[in-house]
Amino acid sequence: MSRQGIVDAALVIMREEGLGKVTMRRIATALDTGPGSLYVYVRDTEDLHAQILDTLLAPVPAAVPATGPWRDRLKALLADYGRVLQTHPTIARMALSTQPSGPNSLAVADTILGLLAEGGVSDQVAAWGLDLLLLYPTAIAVEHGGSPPQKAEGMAQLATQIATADPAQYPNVARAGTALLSGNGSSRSTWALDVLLDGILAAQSPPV
Amino acid sequence: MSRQGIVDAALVIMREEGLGKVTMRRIATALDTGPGSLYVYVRDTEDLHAQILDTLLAPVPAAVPATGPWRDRLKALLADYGRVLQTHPTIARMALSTQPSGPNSLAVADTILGLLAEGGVSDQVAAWGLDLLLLYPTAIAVEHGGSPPQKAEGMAQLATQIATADPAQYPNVARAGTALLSGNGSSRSTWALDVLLDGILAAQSPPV
DNA sequence: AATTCGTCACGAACGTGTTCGTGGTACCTT
DNA sequence: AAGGTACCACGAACACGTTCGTGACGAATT
Repeated sequence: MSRQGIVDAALVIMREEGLGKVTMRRIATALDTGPGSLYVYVRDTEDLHAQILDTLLAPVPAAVPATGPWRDRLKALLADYGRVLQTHPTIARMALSTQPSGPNSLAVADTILGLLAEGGVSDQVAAWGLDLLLLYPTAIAVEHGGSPPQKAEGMAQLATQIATADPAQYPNVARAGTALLSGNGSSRSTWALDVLLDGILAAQSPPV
Repeated sequence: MSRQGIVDAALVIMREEGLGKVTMRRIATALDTGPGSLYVYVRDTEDLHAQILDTLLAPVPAAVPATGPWRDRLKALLADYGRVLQTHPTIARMALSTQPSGPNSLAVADTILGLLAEGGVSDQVAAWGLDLLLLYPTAIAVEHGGSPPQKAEGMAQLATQIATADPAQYPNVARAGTALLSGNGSSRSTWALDVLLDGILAAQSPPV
């Protein structure tokens, strides 16, 4: 019974029954103990999820192409990062609210910082840009990672809300119209990454 | 007993006892009924929180200055939006995962779209930039909105993790060093907004 | 060698969100 | 006016996260 043992048991359950079944009680049952016993080694469910994310992130740094422009390699890395999170929306939610921790998360961060440095971005700007770059794929994973029926329902609800918006009260929403709903998660995500990179490159001056 | 009645009761409890006490059971007790009865009018706790956020957002569009450059007015609006969310981190978490809905959220979105249009941003770019602009203040509210002791603890933990990072394994993290931790939420937020706006202005070409 | 102390596993217990079967009431139909 | 139907309030029930008091085991000290 150790922290790693708990995480391992959680990973087994996740692979066999899905993340939804990875509960403290289910893990405790698998380890043949009571739920309270886990809290000696795991602070929180969030703590446990962070640990799971870190193991999921292990193959991500290797996904960056060895050659090519730094910008393309960075976008490939972030796309892969987003792909991992889209597979597990619950973990993506956690990643939004807690700083990444663990060796593999640190490796991802290190790779991003290295690519930004390769692009001539100063350390200070890269340090602040790091959060910004990780944020968007994560948020996209949370929004578009839900179950398809739930996602479609939310989309439809939003569509009717925009369509029935009073043009007198919400003129800009009415004018933008379907542009608000255009594009899928992937196209939006790559567009957003270009926006962020352009902005970061323009912000070469030290922020402080 | 209606949807508005439930939301009103929730708001009263929130003002008197804090958002933490706004539970389905507590609301049901206040309305002298059982917890299951609320689910006729409220789909979820998330749904309820979205409704609460919408009422909190009522005064936000009025916070934008009447005069001045559009960019300053937009930044003032987003800063006020972030201020509201930082007061209620739990609601900020919800705002990250569900599309804003309700009249006041729509009014905020409309105001942002209007200011972007004033800056010469095309409708298509503004539509996609809207999400991006709302995302960062929300994420900052989630990260920096926790209770001060918890926030300090996380910061300290991250600091030691960076300080003890193996320079051979994580060279870029080691080099960036304290730059990763520099700045407070406010300075980071305004910097990020400038980055986003620069990127959006550079992305004038239609994304599709 | 005996005793004390600290650490950790255990499970009961509390409050939580959400679902569901039951029953009553009000309205609409015939 | 009488019957049927559809809606909705209710609370019991389930699974969950988390906390806490209890007890036992092992090691260090006297």
